[in-house]
Amino acid sequence: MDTERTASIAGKASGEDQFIEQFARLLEQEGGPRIAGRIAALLLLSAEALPLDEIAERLQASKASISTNARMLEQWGLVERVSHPGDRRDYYRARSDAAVNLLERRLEWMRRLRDVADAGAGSGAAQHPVVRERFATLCRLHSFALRNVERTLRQLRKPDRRRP
Amino acid sequence: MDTERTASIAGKASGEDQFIEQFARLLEQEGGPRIAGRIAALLLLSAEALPLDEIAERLQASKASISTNARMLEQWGLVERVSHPGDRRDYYRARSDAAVNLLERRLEWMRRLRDVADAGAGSGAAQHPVVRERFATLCRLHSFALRNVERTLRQLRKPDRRRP
DNA sequence: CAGTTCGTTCAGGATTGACTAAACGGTCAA
DNA sequence: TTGACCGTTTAGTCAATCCTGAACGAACTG
Repeated sequence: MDTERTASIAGKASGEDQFIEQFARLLEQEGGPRIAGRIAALLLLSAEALPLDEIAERLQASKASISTNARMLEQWGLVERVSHPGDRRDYYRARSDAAVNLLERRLEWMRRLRDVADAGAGSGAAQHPVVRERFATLCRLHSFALRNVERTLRQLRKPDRRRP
Repeated sequence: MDTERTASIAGKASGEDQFIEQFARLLEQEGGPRIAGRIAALLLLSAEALPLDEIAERLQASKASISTNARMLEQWGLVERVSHPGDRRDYYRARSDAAVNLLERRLEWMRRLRDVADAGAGSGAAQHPVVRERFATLCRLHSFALRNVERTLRQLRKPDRRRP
């Protein structure tokens, strides 16, 4: 028994643990703490909502850390808090539109880059044609990509509206 | 004289300094150190290539830091090192395809997420239909977005092939 | 009311990472 | 060869931040 716990500590990792770790690294690169990524990954793997203390036990982390980071994930739109009748505990589960919101975060970054490039194009140094062309490319390229992905998102979002 | 230096120290910032700072924040969120973003921004603003010591003086940072981070930016494909005849110093300038490579970095992240999601879909927990559907969405959505942007990139890259 | 059982907040501990100053190596000139 | 000039490496400091344990508050139970 207790093979899961020891597996997560030792080098050998189950398929789930492997996914948790890889996903955590990805979200870490996105700017969040590593444990937030682990929570998100665990919830993505779980069909039912999980209570806070169970998450803490499974990930070998303190309840305080889980509480803080789960609420951060809630703000990121990856996770939602649900309550079971007859149970005082808080349950967390992955949002059905988690993938969309994850992608949306990337788009938000690109929008900011586009805006910054747009503002920078009006800067004094942009008198030189070389610089001006540089900023134009930066702006145009990201606008293109943004428009494309946003269009894709709208198309995929429509079928979800059938079951509100 | 010396209004630029004092401007960057005090609160009032010129248009250039404002762009440098905003762009640096963006690249910082991408995972790099803040100074790397500042270097990249400064080079984007400069029509000619800049020598290392000039960058250091302009950004009020040590040459060591500039050296390290400029080479990192070189690996990121945002910046290239050039040498002037009759001058021993190293010059840096923004690459003409910096915007593309910047976008390419975002795509690389999305590819890794897709792959991780793909691998996770084969995990044991994916037996539940809910989880399976979740991973399928994660994978499908990002594949869609990737394909779209990659197609756009190919279209925009073709004109560049004319001058190899 | 006393006693649980939750989640959250807060102060401290430890780790990570960025930046610098100084030493180093390599290249050119006198 | 000596000296000057550049870029890089390295050791060390400083700041940020993540995580935990403990205290706290709120809600329910006996």
